[in-house]
Amino acid sequence: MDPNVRRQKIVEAAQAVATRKGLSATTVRDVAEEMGTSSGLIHHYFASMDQLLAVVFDKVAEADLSATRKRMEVATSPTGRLAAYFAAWGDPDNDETFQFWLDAWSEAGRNDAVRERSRDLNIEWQELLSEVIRQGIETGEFSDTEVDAAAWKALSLLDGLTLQVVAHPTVIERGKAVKWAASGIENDLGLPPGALADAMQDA
Amino acid sequence: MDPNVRRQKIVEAAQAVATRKGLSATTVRDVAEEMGTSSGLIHHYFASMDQLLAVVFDKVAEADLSATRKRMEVATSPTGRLAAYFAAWGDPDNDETFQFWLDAWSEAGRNDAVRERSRDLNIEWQELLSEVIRQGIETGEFSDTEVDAAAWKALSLLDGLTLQVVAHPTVIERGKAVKWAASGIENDLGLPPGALADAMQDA
DNA sequence: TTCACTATTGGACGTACGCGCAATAGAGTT
DNA sequence: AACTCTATTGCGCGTACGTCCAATAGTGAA
Repeated sequence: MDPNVRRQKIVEAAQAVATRKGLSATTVRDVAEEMGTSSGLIHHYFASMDQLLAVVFDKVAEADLSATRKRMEVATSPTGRLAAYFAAWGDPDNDETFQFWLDAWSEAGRNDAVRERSRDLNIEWQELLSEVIRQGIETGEFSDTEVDAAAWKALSLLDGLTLQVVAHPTVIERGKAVKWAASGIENDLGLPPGALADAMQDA
Repeated sequence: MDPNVRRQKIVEAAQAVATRKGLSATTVRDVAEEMGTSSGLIHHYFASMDQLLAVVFDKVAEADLSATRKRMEVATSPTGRLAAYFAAWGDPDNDETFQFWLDAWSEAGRNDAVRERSRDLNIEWQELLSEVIRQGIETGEFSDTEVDAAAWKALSLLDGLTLQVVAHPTVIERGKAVKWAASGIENDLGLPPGALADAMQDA
């Protein structure tokens, strides 16, 4: 098999296993079995298991981020882009990705590489939000507020609520979580209550 | 050594190790070395390692919750009690405890026992907050709002912001995180901006 | 057809894990 | 002083991990 394809297959197999068992519980033998090959093959392509898992985490996180970016691009107004950003969190399909984040945050405290990557990606998410807020202030859709604070608050509220939805299903209804998160930033940006929810409907 | 004391010593040793390495990375041999005893001893007191770790998690989580309850009791007004609740999150001494929570949320997705315990404790934190909010509405200090939503929003905002502080030091200043979280609930409860921060100073 | 090259195999190696168990030690009772 | 009971030891068992490596298969170039 073509080396590039094989490399990709290995990453995909590792991702599938990690989705089921968690990144830190994913083993070389698991990945080999998932592919139907021998375990030695993995080390022919990846120097270590840690490196493979790092690639997997990066791939999952980047995919999520770029998918959200794409969904935001089609919106025509800052409010619309903000709604697109929020919509990503309400989608049950993203629960698996969020589980990766829960694992990363847990691991970050003790693994330098994970911490740095996790931190950088979180900052990207916050900056994506900051950008939209800045645009909205410029167009006058949002009231003039401290951009950095508003972005971190919105992201953290989304993370905190989604955390409950994903880690403890049944404790908060998914719809409520998104609605509550939207109401928080509506307040900060001077949007009328429900404005974001309406914009999410349209998209 | 007295069996009850020994049991407690084991839990304490396990807690010390888990604080350093994480709950899921804590081994029987680690705990034995921490105590300066043999590894077989642990199994004389605990049927399984999982059971010991469950006790450790419970102990840490309960201690945190009851400490916060105590700190709230001395406050005389709902606003004061709310400030005491928030103060717990700003304390760097609690970072270790919060790391336990990060581990728990990560583990909850794949371990039924952890999920149930984690969920129940999170609900207790939310109810503690709901209670104070209800009191504040009764006294007229807070504006009449949806209690459940306000409490989940406040708790989630605190969790989300603290998550960044603990998992990614340097990305958000600790003081800002608490201030931002306070501003979020001030909005929901109709408190003047800075009211909670002032009340936290007084305590 | 022969030759080089590499993708791939399959198992060995050292390590670490949870757990169980026979042996020991030490304290309290008779 | 003899006995009982249990806290404690120390090691062995089976398993699983990441890693490594000699052997093999398969493919494209000469």
